[in-house]
Amino acid sequence: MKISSWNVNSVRARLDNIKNYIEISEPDILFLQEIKTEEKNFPFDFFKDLKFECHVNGQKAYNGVSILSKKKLINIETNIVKDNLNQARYISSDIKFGKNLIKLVNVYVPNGNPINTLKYDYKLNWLSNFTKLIEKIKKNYEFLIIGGDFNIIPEDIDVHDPNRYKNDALFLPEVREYYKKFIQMGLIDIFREKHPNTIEYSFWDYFANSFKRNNGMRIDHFFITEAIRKKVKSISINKKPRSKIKPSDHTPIELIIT
DNA sequence: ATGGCCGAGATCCTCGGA
Repeated sequence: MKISSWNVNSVRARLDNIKNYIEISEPDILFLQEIKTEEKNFPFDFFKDLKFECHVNGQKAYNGVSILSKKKLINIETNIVKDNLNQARYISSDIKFGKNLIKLVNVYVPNGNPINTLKYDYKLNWLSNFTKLIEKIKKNYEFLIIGGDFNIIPEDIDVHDPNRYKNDALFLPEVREYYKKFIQMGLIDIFREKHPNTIEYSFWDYFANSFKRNNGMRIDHFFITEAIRKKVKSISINKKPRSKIKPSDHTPIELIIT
């Protein structure tokens, strides 16, 4: 089973690219972030034609997450992270996998820039509440997969110019502390574990030929539990979609479990 | 040290992104 996670930077502006990706890469489950639409305007029929059922936590213009699946999903939950702004950043579901039940969590963590503003406070607060929720979920689910845009650069190796980002909301120590908390909790950054020394990125901004110059960062992640780790066949970042016409600024990360 | 570039949504500009 292939599970992909992709911040698409508007689902409606990205239909051709998403369809092309689905046809070539053939994910069974696709986590989308930044769909930038309300559920009532989500292209359900477009994805139904591609054999996906869609579950959507949307809002107008900003944020928004959805799970697309070729397999039946149960127990869909949205916005269960305590969030004083009530933004659409969380959707989860359960799926039967053999004799196990896997919890799938799709997340879009706030960006938090610029620092020294309410946006940064919101990010820290949101991460704190999200971490508490994951601690609770982890007690009930041995098989847990958390994927999404975490807006956290884990280490120097994960960004093209660490010095330039040392005061950035994606790289400040108190933000990276939440990455470490996930690890301490027993969750595994499966990309980094399988590729301990590889420099690979999941995001390149639209400015200044960033993609061509490979000025990117690794901020999209899959965290998994030990029980899932034993089932992992591969984990990779697929750079292709970022090279297309009218791309998202992020590219998909792909997890295969057997 | 600064500004690049996109998308959405309501006006020909702002906000948000990272």
